[in-house]
Amino acid sequence: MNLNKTAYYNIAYICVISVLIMLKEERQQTILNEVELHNRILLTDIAESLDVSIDTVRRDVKELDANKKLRKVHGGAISLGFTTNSTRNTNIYALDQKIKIAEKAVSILKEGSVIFVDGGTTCLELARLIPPTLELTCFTLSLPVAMELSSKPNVTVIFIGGQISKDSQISIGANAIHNLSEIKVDYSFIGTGYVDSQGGLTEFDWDIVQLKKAVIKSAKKTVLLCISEKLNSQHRYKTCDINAINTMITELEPENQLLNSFRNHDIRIL
Amino acid sequence: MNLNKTAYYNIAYICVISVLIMLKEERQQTILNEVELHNRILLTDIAESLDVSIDTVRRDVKELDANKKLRKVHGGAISLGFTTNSTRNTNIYALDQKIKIAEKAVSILKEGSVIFVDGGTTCLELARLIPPTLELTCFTLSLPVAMELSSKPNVTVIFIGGQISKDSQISIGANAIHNLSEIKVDYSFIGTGYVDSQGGLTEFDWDIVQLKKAVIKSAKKTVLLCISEKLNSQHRYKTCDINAINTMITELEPENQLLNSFRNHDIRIL
DNA sequence: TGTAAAATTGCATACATTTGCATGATTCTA
DNA sequence: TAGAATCATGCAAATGTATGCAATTTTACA
Repeated sequence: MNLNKTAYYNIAYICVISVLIMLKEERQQTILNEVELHNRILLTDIAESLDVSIDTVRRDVKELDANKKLRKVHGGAISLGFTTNSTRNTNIYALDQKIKIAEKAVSILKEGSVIFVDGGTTCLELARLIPPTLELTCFTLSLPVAMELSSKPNVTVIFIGGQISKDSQISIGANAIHNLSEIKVDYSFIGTGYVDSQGGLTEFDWDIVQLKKAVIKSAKKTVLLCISEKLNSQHRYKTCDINAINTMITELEPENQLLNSFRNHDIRIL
Repeated sequence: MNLNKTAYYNIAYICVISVLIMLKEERQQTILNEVELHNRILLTDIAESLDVSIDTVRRDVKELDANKKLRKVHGGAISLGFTTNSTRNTNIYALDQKIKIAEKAVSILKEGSVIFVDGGTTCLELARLIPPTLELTCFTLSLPVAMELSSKPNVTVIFIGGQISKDSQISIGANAIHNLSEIKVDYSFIGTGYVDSQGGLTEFDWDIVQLKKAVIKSAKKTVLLCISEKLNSQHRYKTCDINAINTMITELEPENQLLNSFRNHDIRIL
């Protein structure tokens, strides 16, 4: 798992112009500034940089918390924006980005296409964004995707049956794989747990890998939907090389530097 | 403010290099992030990447689970996005009666049974009321039923694939019927559009009739779930004679006079 | 300007939380 | 069914918190 550890070893220079006698209000403003700037502070850090006792800082932070200016936590304080932005207002992580991806994916759909739509929240967004006028035949393994697609008047939905995985609410197992072997779709839209330009597409789960292999085999062209946060991460089991992907869609501009390592492969980047 | 004192502005640059001290909230946020991103995580992976002990991660995940932010599983955690896809429709007609029927139906389930659950709101209630401790293997054609069943920890769900009917969100067509022909379950719980002691089970829709015939054929015993309002009604296409039903469950007391016309058939009435 | 009330601050103390480790129980897996 | 992995639990050390108190500063008001 690639957690980008370095991001958290953030060397924070807290440079404070401290006045010999600082009013309580000034001090609190300084604390707020620090919190907004770094999203989080430690009480001990603040006490040291403002040269007051930890108790004073604690009282200040307590007061600011009571006034809803920040959120006090054990040992420190964190910005309100930090929590309200990153805790799930909606249930789906990075929904905006996924919608952006789904919009691009929808744009390559043609009238009358026969496609496969994978499970996962990004593919679910794709299903949501299919315009009601578009006529399609969609295969899927995912219960939520099938539910969503079945509300589209001009989409024929075919569910690939099999044992339902409780985790991901998709069909898995030999039966599903066998059923997949009997179809051939124009486009297959898939997600992945992890993707790396060298290591290809990888997953946490062996069963899922078997399934995705079958999906890729049953498609003329495979489109990978993947938010940029997953780029350059790998896990245990390999689904396919990056070459097996015909089109890769992220929420980034196609020119973005983060995508450079994928350019020398034969992939269309959207 | 005292001017004399302000004259002594002591400009002190205090530069603090803060080493990684991650607040609990930040850590939990990071864990949530990982879960949402990859749908599932391993405690060991998280512990390693955050450089804390496995115990700490376990406690965090436990807490997040208690707060309904994710679901803890053995060895890791999975995203709620998948499991809490609430299919809870608010307006189910005659819900009370259907719950009563479903309760009776649940009472005849035995540990380890292999059953089929039909679509429709009554069968959906049955799916809801299956106790979490009961171990079952359930076949179904219905997307909502499959979603509901997939939240039951001890139920193995197998979805019979096929083209999805937009009206009823169930698999229909030749493929579904063929798949049904290859299974044999202990009990099949079915609904019906219309039922009459003489005319048997009938439907408005020819496709549905074909499907139900296949369902009945694939079951050792067939249990009909039916609210009393449907008794003594008929329609165009016939699914089966009333004799094909082994057990009939309504919301009424078994002794109720409305059920009299069904008594001379070989049906158990609950 | 003088004085009393109120607020602020740092300190000491007792209490609470967090964390990693050790242990044995439980669950998974081959 | 045995061995490995994971889990629950209790414990101790470190860290953070609440509280009362006294010294000091600020404010209110005559």
